Amino acid sequence: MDKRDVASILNDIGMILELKGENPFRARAYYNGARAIERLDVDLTTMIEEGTLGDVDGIGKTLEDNITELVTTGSLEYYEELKSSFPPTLFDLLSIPGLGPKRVKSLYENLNITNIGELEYACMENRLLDLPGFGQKMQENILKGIENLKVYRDKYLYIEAYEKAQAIVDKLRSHTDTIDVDIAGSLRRCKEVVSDVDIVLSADKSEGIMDLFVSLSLVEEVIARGETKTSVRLKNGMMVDLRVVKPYEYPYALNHFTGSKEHNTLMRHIAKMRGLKINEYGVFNTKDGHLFSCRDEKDIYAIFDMEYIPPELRENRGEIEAAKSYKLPKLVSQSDVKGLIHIHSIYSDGVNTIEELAEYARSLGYNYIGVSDHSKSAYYANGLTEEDIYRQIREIESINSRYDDFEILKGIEADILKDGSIDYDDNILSMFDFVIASIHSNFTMTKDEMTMRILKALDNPYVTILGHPTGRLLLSREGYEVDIEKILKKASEKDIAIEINANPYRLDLDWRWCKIAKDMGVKFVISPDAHDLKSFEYVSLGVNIARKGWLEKEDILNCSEIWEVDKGGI
DNA sequence: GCCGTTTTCGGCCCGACTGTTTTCAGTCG
Repeated sequence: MDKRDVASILNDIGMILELKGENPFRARAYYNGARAIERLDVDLTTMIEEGTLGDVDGIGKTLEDNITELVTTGSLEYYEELKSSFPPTLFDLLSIPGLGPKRVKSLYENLNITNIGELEYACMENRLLDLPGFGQKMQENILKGIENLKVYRDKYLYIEAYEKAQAIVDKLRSHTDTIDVDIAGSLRRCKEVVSDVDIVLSADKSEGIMDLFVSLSLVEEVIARGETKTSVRLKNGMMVDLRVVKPYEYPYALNHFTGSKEHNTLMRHIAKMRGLKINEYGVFNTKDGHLFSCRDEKDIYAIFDMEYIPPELRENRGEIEAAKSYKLPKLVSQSDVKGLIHIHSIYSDGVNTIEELAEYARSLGYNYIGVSDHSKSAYYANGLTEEDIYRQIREIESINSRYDDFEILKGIEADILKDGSIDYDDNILSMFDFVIASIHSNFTMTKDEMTMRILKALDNPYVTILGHPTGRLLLSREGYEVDIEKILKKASEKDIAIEINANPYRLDLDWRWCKIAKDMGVKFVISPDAHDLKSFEYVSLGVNIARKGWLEKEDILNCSEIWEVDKGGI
């Protein structure tokens, strides 16, 4: 049991305590304990052995005992006891926006609602109207929330699907009969959200491979099993299709099952015009059935006098035209990224010190990081006061003086306030190397109001980057209504970069806008929005999105060897 | 449940928003 598991259980305990209506500060003590554990940089087992756990701020006698029990025995009796006081499905209600512990408790105790299905039914029967604290509007919102959950069900974030798929591919690759194996489908195209996983594998015989596939520990049930195709549902609910093809068929199958459907349709059309036929088994001459032999996908596109189209671009958004005239972009890659911008430190809601962040980035080979904590209005995230900023800048300068091959940039993620102004005055803003302006409050404005608000923020001469431009959270929250086109145009005029926020839940700006923005002359930063060291990895997800959006390294500011952005202001 | 004392009990993070109320509770970030 590692730190993350422990923290997650402490959080659960806090939540159940709230549900039970216990002293809210007791619940908070567990939340605080979880945070304290997450930010520990020493091994938990070591701390327990040395008896130093109780010295940690926020961990008292009770939490120390509980954590010790968790780590040494793998479970906690108190937690199991708490969990058993409610039906397990009751916790699902908390994922509906507007429902917190208090309301869920009331629904359970007054209407005996124990799961989302029962809640939906109760709403239909108007049974929430008479409940204290509920009303018509609340009931409508709950129904809307349930509707959204249904839409999002059976959809998975790229990162979750990718990790599962990669684990499966690794296992399949280890089978002696496997010759080639790859992820295909929307996951290979790096879509931000996927509904299932396709894996293509080449082998001369499939039986042993299928046996291995259905016996993987990730697999919950086998939906269908055949010689060439087997479908399973994983324990997280995700469907995975495995297709086994003959080695010579592999490139065609990989190409076909990578899609997209629209890309394939156009390719088939082009083939037909040339008297050819393309499908998962090959590229054939329609007349005599002759198979064009291909070693890889590059060969397939070459048959049609096209350059190789990377999977990310296969969305029928002009890539086939561009490939015909050999004008595809030279897509940015992970190794082009030279520095990480938008990183939170312990000063606001990050868990690492500036020194730890810098050392880790340096060890990964980056040339610079841009520290950008939250601004003063972001109370929930411990936003920085002016005094904090002076202190932080002094610390950064002191650490920087020790490096000649690395730089820590002084930045801020400043809130765009309701009226479009930026959270600090010009004097403060002028001290930073870069200013990310982001919206974290007042999401429910009209589209016009929100657009005006952001446009005004972009007029601030100190702003250098617009952070997560739509505020969306994939599979959980729509972005705020905003006229993106106007925003991009203004950003282009004012030389303000647009963030591609690489957090797996954000991936915002959406890739569908990237090419449009690029054509307007907009520059980008790919940022991890990191709150800990682990999330530095997210930058690769941002690179995926940039690639999907046709971007090249020249379009991305943090692909420069050194940070060359003009300071804002005059 | 934790912490720090005015040392054994009282305070603990804030503000906006929404929908419920008729002065505020619950949720969210």
